[in-house]
Amino acid sequence: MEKRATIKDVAEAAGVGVATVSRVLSGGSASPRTRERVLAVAAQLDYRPSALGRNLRQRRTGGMGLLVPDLTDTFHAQLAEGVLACARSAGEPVLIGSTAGDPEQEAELIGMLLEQSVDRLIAVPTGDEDTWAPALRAGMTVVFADRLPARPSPEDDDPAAVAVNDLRVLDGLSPARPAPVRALDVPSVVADDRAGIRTAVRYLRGLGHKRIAFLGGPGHDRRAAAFGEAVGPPVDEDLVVFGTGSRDSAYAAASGLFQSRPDLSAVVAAGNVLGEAAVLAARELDLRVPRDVSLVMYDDVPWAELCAPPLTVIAQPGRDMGYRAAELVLRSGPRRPRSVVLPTELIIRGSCGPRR
Amino acid sequence: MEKRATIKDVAEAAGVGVATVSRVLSGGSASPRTRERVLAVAAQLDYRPSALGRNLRQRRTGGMGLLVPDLTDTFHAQLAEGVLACARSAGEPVLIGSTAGDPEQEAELIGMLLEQSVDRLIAVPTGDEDTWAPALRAGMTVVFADRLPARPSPEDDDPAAVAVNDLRVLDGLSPARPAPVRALDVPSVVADDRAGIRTAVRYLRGLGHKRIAFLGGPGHDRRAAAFGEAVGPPVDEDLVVFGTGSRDSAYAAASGLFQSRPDLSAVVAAGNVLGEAAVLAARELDLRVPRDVSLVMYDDVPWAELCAPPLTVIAQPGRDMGYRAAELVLRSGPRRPRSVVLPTELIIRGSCGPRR
DNA sequence: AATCATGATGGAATCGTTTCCATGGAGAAG
DNA sequence: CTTCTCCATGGAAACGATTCCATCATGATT
Repeated sequence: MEKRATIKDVAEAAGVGVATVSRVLSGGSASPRTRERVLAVAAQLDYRPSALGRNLRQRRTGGMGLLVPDLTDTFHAQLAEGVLACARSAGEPVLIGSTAGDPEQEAELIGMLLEQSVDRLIAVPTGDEDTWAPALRAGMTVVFADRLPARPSPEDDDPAAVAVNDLRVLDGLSPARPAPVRALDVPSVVADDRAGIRTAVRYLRGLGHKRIAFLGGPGHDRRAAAFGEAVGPPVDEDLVVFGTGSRDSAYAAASGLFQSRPDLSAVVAAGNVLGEAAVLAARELDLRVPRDVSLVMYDDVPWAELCAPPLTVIAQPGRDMGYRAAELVLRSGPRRPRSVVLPTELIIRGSCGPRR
Repeated sequence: MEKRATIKDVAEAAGVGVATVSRVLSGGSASPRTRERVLAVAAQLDYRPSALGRNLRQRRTGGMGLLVPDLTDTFHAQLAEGVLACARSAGEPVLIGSTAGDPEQEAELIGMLLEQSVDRLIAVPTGDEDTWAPALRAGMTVVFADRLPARPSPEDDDPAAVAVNDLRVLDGLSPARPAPVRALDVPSVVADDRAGIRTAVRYLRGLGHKRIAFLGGPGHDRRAAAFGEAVGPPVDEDLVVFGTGSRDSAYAAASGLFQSRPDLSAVVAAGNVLGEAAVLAARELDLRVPRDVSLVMYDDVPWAELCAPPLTVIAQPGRDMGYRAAELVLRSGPRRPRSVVLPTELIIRGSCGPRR
């Protein structure tokens, strides 16, 4: 275990000041002669600047944070791979956290990133805008991917709560009541959910399906809204069900849906975990796909093709989304685009058939 | 964007010295009276110690690194979830990197972690022992998961290379020739590959299969060896093929295997990506599973059950492996166990049948 | 030849924390 | 009453980089 050379060692060995070494290494101005000698000495000593000193001085940790609900959801894994690919090519480290779809854990992880002074963050958000307010207020550059945070629950505008806040302000110890931070102002990279869902619904309609169900999870509000829009009013609310994020709850939701509404003939699953659950639940209930029920799943994952039958999917470019999000968060210029919307594609395989 | 309170602010507001604040917050000795006041003030100022200062002072970044070949490999995603779960409950950050099965990228990521002064690392290694020497020599606490690095290629013991090294030592600028670092001394968490493979081979033998092939990827040497042992000599070398890690190469390897050896009747795939490739290749070649060819796949992944037919698998506890590895790397006591071997389980579904 | 502009250079401050060490006071033991 | 011990406490020195600023040399301009 050998200890690493510091900038001081390099400076001494090269007979120059530390400031000069720093300038040479970070591309500042220096005479060719000095530059050459410093570089030579640095190479000989195998000097690598410590991120620790730099971070402290600049009061920020380089790299970026990445928060996803669950890596075993293949789509999130694809997205993460995209982020990692971009970060790798930029030489930036990535701090990752998995929120398990729980706003509380998400808030904790945000706190941890704040403590680490990570000021760039890519997130597939789970909590609502209130969960994200601390991060934004702290000046983090946030990019949302795949989804946007929901609007906060109204209880926080409760007059009583305001009163409490005001009292604490008068106390002089608590920070002033924060200005509301709109997550809407945060750039994002999402798929064109409206078009994706609309295409899927039209496709199913074209096959003769009338009673189409929607199976969603946390964060799929946009897709649910798009679904409602696509099927058009009146929306049969019983045909729109949600799981809470775990595989178990997805299965329960799918199974409950099939049992409570035997009249449905097609299902749109808003994510691959939900699609998986739908296939399992249908099989358990002896519903055959696509004879008894047609299925369209969000996310094109490698195993969709291996399924029996191969699943018709709404593909969204997970890896690209991650890569683009990482690019956005790295080049956080002022003329940053508000949000990037990537196209989806309906890939027809074998899980949809005509209405029986 | 409000700036965070520092320890100095807390000290001033509480009327004590910074040393006292630090002690109170990190559990040192202090009078109850002072402790109470410091805690109260810290809470009121919403003070959170910056990891930056602490890291620099302690010359180490907290948390741990995690290096996996590919997150879209569901097994690695499970493993990563295990690591994240343990890290979360310990409140430690995780720096993640994906190596794409490329030793060079792995070496780069190790360098990046070194630069960040991350001194704890969990890795599903891709490169050989030489790739890992720098990390170990720098004093990193490394835990390997799922696999161990291969022995280095012999060219590095080339006398010429030694001579060059010696010259550089005489030069007085290069570090002394490093003592060889055996990856064998590094703790690890792996599945009981020998038992897993043996069970699978015996099962296939029991179904009457004689010509059993092995389909592996990078890092599957142990499994390949276990396979050779299980089928017993003489091993038909043509029945043992390897892909390079990507899905394309896995598909090519599987397809090539089926085409070059139409006489084989069963395949053991050493990982889920390879199993996926085997299913696709078989389908493309109109080989039916399990009628024409039986398949056992390493890794129990959620989609194995959705496959047509559902895949018989050698299950290994990916999430547990990650969790245990994280525990090991965090409690790096001297009486750390050398290595943890977790059991595998053969889960029989529908992808194996009697020899046709 | 004197003055000015330019650019290279190094010393020192700084970032926020932990930790070493000296100091002071209180209580115990003599 | 004295001395000794122990503990709480705060000042200051690290940690390793970046960056401000003053200095100095060189070459150009008047």
